Amino acid sequence: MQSVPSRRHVIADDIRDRISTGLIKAGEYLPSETQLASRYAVSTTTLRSALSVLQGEGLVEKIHGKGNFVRYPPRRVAYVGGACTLRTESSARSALRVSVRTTNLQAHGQLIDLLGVPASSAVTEFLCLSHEGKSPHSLARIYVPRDLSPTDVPTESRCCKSVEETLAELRPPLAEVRERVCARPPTPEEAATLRISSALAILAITRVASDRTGRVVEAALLVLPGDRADAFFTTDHMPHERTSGE
Amino acid sequence: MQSVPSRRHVIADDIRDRISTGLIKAGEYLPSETQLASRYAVSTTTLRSALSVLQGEGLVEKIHGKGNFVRYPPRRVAYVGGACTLRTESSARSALRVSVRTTNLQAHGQLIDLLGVPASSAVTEFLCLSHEGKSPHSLARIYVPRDLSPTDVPTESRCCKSVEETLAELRPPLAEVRERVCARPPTPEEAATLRISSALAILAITRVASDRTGRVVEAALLVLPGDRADAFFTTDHMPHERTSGE
DNA sequence: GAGTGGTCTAGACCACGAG
DNA sequence: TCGTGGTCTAGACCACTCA
Repeated sequence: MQSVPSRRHVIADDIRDRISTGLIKAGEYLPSETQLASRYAVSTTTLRSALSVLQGEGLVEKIHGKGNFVRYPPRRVAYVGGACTLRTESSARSALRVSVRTTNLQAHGQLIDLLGVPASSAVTEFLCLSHEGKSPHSLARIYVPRDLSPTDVPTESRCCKSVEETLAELRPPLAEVRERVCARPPTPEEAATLRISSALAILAITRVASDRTGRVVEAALLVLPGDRADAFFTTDHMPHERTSGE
Repeated sequence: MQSVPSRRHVIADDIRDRISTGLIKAGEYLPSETQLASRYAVSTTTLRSALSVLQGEGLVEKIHGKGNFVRYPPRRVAYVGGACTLRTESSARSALRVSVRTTNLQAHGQLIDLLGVPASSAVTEFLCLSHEGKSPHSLARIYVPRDLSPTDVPTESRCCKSVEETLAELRPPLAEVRERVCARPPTPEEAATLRISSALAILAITRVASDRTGRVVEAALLVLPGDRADAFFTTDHMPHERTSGE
């Protein structure tokens, strides 16, 4: 496609090969950018631009002041539409660890529309940050009207489920879950929190769940780094023949 | 969040303001990068880095040899899960124009799994490229087993629907549509085709539709630029009370 | 303080688009 | 051919991490 392949892509390809062939192992730091630049005989600018390609692919994580870290093979997480839980693809490996910060606040801006509540009404925010090993993995902000919010949410747990399960147990049965999915670059705050480059795409899911009366019982803003998450949705066009399970 | 805001963000913010306040109008070219660099008293490198922020937001489209073009306000397109059609949010404005290239090929790689057909079996590919005005908008590759593929697909049409409708009329009624959604940077080919930077996130949707017998009648690989498309999914948890409409 | 990445400069040279 | 953006250089200086 490119008649004159740019040096940064040549270098990126080379480093990618070294990683995929195991010459550089996951969890290790690459040589410093200065060293790599001289090894490839390019300027630091060009070398950094090569690394940014790998960063955009999620292969490498930069940590300011420490180095360029080869990430563990992205364990993709499956977000299942409608189910309101994350599910790790290979639960055999180290589970995600989730920390939760609970905040009481008043509905404002976008929240008013999402939850369908009056402005300034009481809302509880659950800020969930999940980690995979030492690397931040994903971010969720879950909003629940105060009168529906549980009081004893654990602030830390080993697996995403337990937090969301706690929420699930305490809310009325859901009737409908609507999800809006978009791909965008992370905001600077999100990039800093998740320690990803602003070049890496994220999957932003806005989820609104309502009960049988049509009342919105939960709104969630999920931020899943694109290299580590897929979302799956199934639409059934045989409503009268569907089996009971799901 | 940043104690020392970087110049590129300051510049990006300023240009963004000029665009959003109408000081620079959609469809116009920005001054050349050299001019902008001297106006902001920064190096061309820094200025380009500022523009790349706006490019990542989809506000600006770079065209090599011509300039930096202020894109029309992204008209977001809604992809509705399960429906197998794109729907423009404001059909009042100029409709999307879709060109289709039909190719006969043999199933290979990923296609074999998606379609559930033997290797090298006959498959028809519909390569759909939609345009919004002069800018490429989105890309779809639709694969149909040869024996189900229609023969008279128009190669160009005014609206996405007509192509997909043609396909829809000729295939058996769908029973289930499964969709996998992920966010990733575009491949170099996709970036070139859609004339977007490789920094702009895309929404990649893999759709597999099967009929009542479980046979896969269509697989589609959709590439929707993140700044111009959202995907919506609705999950109904009241299977026995659902109304017939949708 | 030593070493790392982050930002930025002031250019050079190449590739593309249009006349 | 001219003006545009694309790539790259060889540094400088700042911010962060860790000992």
